[in-house]
Amino acid sequence: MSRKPFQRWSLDERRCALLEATLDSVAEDGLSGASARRIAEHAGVTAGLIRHYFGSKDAMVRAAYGYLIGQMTAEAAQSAEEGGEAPEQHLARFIVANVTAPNLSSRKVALWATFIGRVRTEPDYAEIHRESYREFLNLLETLIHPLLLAFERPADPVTCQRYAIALNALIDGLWLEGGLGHGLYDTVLLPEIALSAAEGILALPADTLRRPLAGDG
Amino acid sequence: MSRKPFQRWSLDERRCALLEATLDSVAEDGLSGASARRIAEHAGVTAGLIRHYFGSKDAMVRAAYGYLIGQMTAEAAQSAEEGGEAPEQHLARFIVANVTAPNLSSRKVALWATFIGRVRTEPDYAEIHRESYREFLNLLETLIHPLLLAFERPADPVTCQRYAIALNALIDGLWLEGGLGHGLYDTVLLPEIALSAAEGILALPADTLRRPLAGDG
DNA sequence: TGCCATATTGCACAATCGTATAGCAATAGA
DNA sequence: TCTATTGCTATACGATTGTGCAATATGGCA
Repeated sequence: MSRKPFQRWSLDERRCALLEATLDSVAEDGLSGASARRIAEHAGVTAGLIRHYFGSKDAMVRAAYGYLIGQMTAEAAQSAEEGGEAPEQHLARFIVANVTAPNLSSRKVALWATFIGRVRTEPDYAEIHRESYREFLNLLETLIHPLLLAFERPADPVTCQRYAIALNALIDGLWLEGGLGHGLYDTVLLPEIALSAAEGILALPADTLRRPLAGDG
Repeated sequence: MSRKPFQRWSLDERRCALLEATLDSVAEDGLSGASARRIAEHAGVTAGLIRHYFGSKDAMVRAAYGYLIGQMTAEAAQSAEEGGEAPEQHLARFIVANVTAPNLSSRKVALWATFIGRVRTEPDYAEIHRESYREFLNLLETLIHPLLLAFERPADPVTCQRYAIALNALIDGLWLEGGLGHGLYDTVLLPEIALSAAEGILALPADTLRRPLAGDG
């Protein structure tokens, strides 16, 4: 019997590799199928290493949820910064980014749903979720506010929050519909549907959000 | 040692009891924590009975997903039949019902999410989900079509489906937001937000959906 | 080059998993 | 009231679970 040869990685590299392996395993086999040994196999290490880096398997899975949410909110925040021109262009790009690859991904939707199922009864998951939700809502409000002002519309905080809640629901719902890919329609239609619906929700003139993106692809 | 006393129930009663126990267990402990013994304990029986009624634990959990979805679509369909008056009242009641208790329930959201996480990789779950989604979309289209006609608007199938997709996303998203209950706002606001957003998406005159429900709740 | 700190492996352990099976007991029908 | 059916319990089995611990080989540093 010969021992398995191995490399010593840096703390961050190994941690990330384990977290990615955890997400891969959860996305494929669910929380019930993602055993410590299977996750370790995904990461190319043995199960004992989990304890060394995260203390316990549950702690690693929790960390993986935080890792996933961190990636997703970072992507959302980044797509909100792009195209710093007119407010309508800003919001339009943000919306489209959320219903288009790579943000729209069946793997991410599956992971998100799997973890969301634990939010109700596990406080650690609830905390992570609540924070990310608040961040997304704030992001939307900061995009809506200048847009309302530009159209000389009331833009008090209550109004902005109401619009943000509705817009967030729309985006979440379309992201889910697209990611689940029931195959009832083509996901190429999603950006168009999302933008026209958002125009309606915000009571903006037709094509206000769609025009600035014309010819983008 | 004395054996546990027991009653012989009818096939349907025992099946439903086991399915409810499965959902209770999954909602509380997740798919990974819902073991055969724990589910049996919830149902007040011993684990061996699962094999007798469902063949295997996995088969029972799949049946529980179908059972849950069946309940939810039945409730949705029922709330669509109520108030058979003007088209706008019809749609308005349907929307409100979906963002109000008992349809809006944190337990149902948790269960839905947990199972949705398995749709991507398990064909049996995908089949159940796809069918229920198609049914919900059709339901929405049958509510939208007469409403568009009443306002002398184009109501071709493509237009109706686009509106249904957007409206479904909005309802799903608000249902999720409300059921997750992050406590950032009061869920009493949800019906108002849902109706005004729906008016916007469908490009209906303000208060078209809100007026017929004034004074209801 | 050689040594040392430690990242990593390998294994054992109790607990729990799903389920197959044998037999008890509750209930419907005679 | 007796009997036959079978719903249900009880138990055992092998596989798998998470994890604690000892041994080891690796890569940085003197």
